[in-house]
Amino acid sequence: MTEILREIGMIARALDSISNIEFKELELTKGQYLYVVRICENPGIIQEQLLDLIKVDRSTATRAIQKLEHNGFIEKHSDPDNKKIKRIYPTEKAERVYPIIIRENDYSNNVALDGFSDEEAAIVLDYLHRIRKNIETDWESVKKGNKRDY
Amino acid sequence: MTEILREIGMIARALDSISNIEFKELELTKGQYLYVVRICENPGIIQEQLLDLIKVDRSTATRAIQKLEHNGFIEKHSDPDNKKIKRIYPTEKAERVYPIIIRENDYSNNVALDGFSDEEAAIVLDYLHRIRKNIETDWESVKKGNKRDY
DNA sequence: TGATTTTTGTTGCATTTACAACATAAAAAG
DNA sequence: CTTTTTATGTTGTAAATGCAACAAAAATCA
Repeated sequence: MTEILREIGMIARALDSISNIEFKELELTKGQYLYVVRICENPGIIQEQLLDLIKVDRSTATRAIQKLEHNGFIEKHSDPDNKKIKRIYPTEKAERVYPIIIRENDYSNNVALDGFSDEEAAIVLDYLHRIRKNIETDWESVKKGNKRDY
Repeated sequence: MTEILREIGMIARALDSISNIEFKELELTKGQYLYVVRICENPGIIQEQLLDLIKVDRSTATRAIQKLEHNGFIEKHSDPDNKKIKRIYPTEKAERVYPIIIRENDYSNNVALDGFSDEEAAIVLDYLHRIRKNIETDWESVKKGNKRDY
């Protein structure tokens, strides 16, 4: 009964594909919208926390952030108290595209939940949240090199 | 309220990341397990149907299938009645890895649904199926070049 | 304190991904 | 029956992705 994994994969790829196409006109290439929204909502966030919000490899995050900085969407500032970390802040350019991204995401959300009652929508959010919490433990472990037994 | 999109994205990326790491030892590189399972379950399927089961770009599917063929996991046969299509079949090698993939996916499924009652698990599957049906219409439309109004 | 482990971040390399543009066969329209 | 449209598949190019290996600062340990 691996059905839910397949459904989730199909939904995620379809939604991501749609967003990537629609955000081209914002000068955002593949996947970058993910970072922009999180940075706008968490100004001063560091890369390691950001990557955990998205579930992406550390090196992928490094390069996505480098590109966003190069294109003027974000700024990185060294923390005076901790030389190891770099805090990431949105620029005005990011703040301008943020509401557009949210509007698109909200629209997709409504399409996805078409035919759902408010109650059902609340339940599915709760369930997905629980699934995510369940799976992120394994993700962190496997990414660290641990093996799962099955 | 774009929460469900984010949860789905996180879950999908985490699960895919885990699977890709775990299937390296099967000589399957990134994403290939997706194709292998569908081809094993639908021998004779054509690329266009396959890509719709996965929600991936046509060119991506072409190259993934080329690689699977090159590595001996699948075979492509021209259809005698329709010169346009090529039917894809699993080889013995694919049949050998298939149960291993399923076992891993089942395990991840169980991890994901930890703490869910049977009833809740049934509900979440139903909801995800509905969400997928809702979103795939837009995906097909946007991929064809149509614009969404929002 | 000094040694060791963990956290955070970057780069080298190989690979996947996908938009565009194309090709050809089949189906539909006229 | 010819023309047009749709379905199916491939390649060129550019870009993202991620593992492995590394570096350095911070935190933990002994």
